[in-house]
Amino acid sequence: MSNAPVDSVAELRVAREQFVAQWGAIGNAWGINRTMAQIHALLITAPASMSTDEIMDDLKISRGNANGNLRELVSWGLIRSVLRRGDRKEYFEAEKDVWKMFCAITRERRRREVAPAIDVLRNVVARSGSIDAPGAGAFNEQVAAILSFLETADSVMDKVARSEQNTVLPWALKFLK
Amino acid sequence: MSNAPVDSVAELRVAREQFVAQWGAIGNAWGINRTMAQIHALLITAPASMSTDEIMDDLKISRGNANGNLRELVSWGLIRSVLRRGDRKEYFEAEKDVWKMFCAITRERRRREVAPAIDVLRNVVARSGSIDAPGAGAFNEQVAAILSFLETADSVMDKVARSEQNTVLPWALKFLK
DNA sequence: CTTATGTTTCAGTTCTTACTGTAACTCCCA
DNA sequence: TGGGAGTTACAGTAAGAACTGAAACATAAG
Repeated sequence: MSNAPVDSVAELRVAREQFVAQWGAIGNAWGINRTMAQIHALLITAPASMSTDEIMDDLKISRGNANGNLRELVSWGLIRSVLRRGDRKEYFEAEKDVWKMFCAITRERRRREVAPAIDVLRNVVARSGSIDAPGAGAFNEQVAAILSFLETADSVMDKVARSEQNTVLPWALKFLK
Repeated sequence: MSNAPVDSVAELRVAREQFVAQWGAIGNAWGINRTMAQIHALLITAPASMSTDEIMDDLKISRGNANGNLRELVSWGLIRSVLRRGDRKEYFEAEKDVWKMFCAITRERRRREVAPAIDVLRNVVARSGSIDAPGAGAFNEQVAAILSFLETADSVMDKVARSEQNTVLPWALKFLK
């Protein structure tokens, strides 16, 4: 290779590819499927909205895979589909505001993960509340304590997800000694 | 079956089994493996510390499975092993304080999930900061915004995990409009 | 109505992760 | 130093999640 001035455009492309790949790996560690995280990373850093075909091409994935994960991202509220006038194809763009991303994730995790857990615990507590056997009291109290914690966490998440601007975290930082 | 007064002891056992099974399912939805969540549920509601064999027997799982998940739970700080005098076997008991459980989980997730993500992003930002190509600025700013958010979240998690008592959540609830 | 273009579904496959059961290892005691 | 009790490691297997490719389906234009 030559010693000519490096090609900045290529450099940017590489940086972005690295970001997409590594974000996929991180998503994976977080329990989010790799492809979904990669599509998200791609769209977050895309200068313009992208079609399914462009995404398939960039990530070298199948149409079925791309389609499914795009729908999933839309259902999380992390991306939205947009139409370009005079074009029948569907294009996608990501929510780029980090705080809004965080709110969307918080909202969905609350709905999908916290709410069902609360349901289960309410059931268990209701069942065990009236049992009169050695240890029943302790069992009931323990489960009730977890339930009560989750209920509080649930409403904190609800409020955070509704809050308009990103003042919560910096402020929490100040408050916590 | 008869209409004789129900057996409260059996009722309690059933309630506990239900809790363990469903907690496993929830853990699963949260990306935690089913068995690990079940062992945790079992120990949280156990009246006394339990040995590996008792756990294997209760959950009908193999020794290898039990052993691995117990070690994992210990490494998360969610359970600890205790010795009974005059007994060579290892027994396990769970941290039952819900706030402490939460702190342990926060601490570990921070270490295992947030820290590596921050590393990756620092790398990307460093690489892309100096690129001079169309769109490089926007790319850099977008990634830097995510990084900055994660850094704030990271230090909030750190402080929460260190905080001694469960005043944070109720108080957050009050503050958030 | 027919064709072109774009989207969704799904059966089959591949890849990953969790689990079993056994064999190897460690440690304590006689 | 031999034996028994307990713990760990690991090779093989089972279960589950993600992905592919192609066919079926929808919709707009001609």
